[in-house]
Amino acid sequence: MSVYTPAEVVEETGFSLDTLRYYEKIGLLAPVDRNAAGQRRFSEEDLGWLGTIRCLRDTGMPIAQMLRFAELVRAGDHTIPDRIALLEEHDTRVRGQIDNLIERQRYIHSKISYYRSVL
Amino acid sequence: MSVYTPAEVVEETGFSLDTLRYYEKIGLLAPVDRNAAGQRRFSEEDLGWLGTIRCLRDTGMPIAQMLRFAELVRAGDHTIPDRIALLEEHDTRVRGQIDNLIERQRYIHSKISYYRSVL
DNA sequence: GGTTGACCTGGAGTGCGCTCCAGGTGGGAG
DNA sequence: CTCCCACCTGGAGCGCACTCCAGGTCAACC
Repeated sequence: MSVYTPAEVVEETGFSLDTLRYYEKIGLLAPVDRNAAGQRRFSEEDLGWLGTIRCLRDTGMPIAQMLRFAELVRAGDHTIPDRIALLEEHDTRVRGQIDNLIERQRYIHSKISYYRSVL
Repeated sequence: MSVYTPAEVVEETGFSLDTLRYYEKIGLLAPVDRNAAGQRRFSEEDLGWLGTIRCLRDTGMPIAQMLRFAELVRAGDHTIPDRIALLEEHDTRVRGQIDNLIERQRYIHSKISYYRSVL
């Protein structure tokens, strides 16, 4: 099972090192393994979790809610129904965002058309 | 030509009164007409502009860029090509947002499916 | 064995976009 | 006439999500 240095994780996840430390500090990331010198060595599992974080983050989930999700994950398999509920609720919001963006985009297009017609 | 009280504009645009004052203060909204007592009386035109602001805001345009757009509008008709360029650039970003959300949504769906399969 | 550079910590600072507050004015309802 | 309520101003404060900093450790390469 391979491990990753902070620099590798920054490279692969796109999170800054400061952000990774911040996520660990607030508990969004479980305490990361350390080498003898106290430097972080991320596991494959950490990488997977960071991928999930990236997805939730980029779809606008607030950190507080990601924290609740993280706690559910740590609490064990009996929380899977709760996790499903949380993700479905989030999915609804994402759908709302998409619909809203598409709607607003129509307005932008009409505005552009109008400006074109005036030229 | 009808005018609108602050309360009416809050009602119609969904912006808070503080936000409207803030927008005027930073110049996103041109100085609003006042009655004898110094209270704001918004014009139909203000309402239209606020609708545009709402759309740009809700599609994630930063205030700084909306300000540039506002300046273009105030500068006169010769800036219409610039406005088109600005809106098209923004439209590209909106499309990017939509595509990204759809992509991330797939991940969320697969996660939900996985959790369902484990139950 | 000296220098470089990746990493460490705790804590302060930043940028955005509001939001709230204190203290005050003016006009309409009872 | 008095009360209340909507509105005014300048300026301070807030919540979020980082981001930066000072000062230090360790390992590795020349």
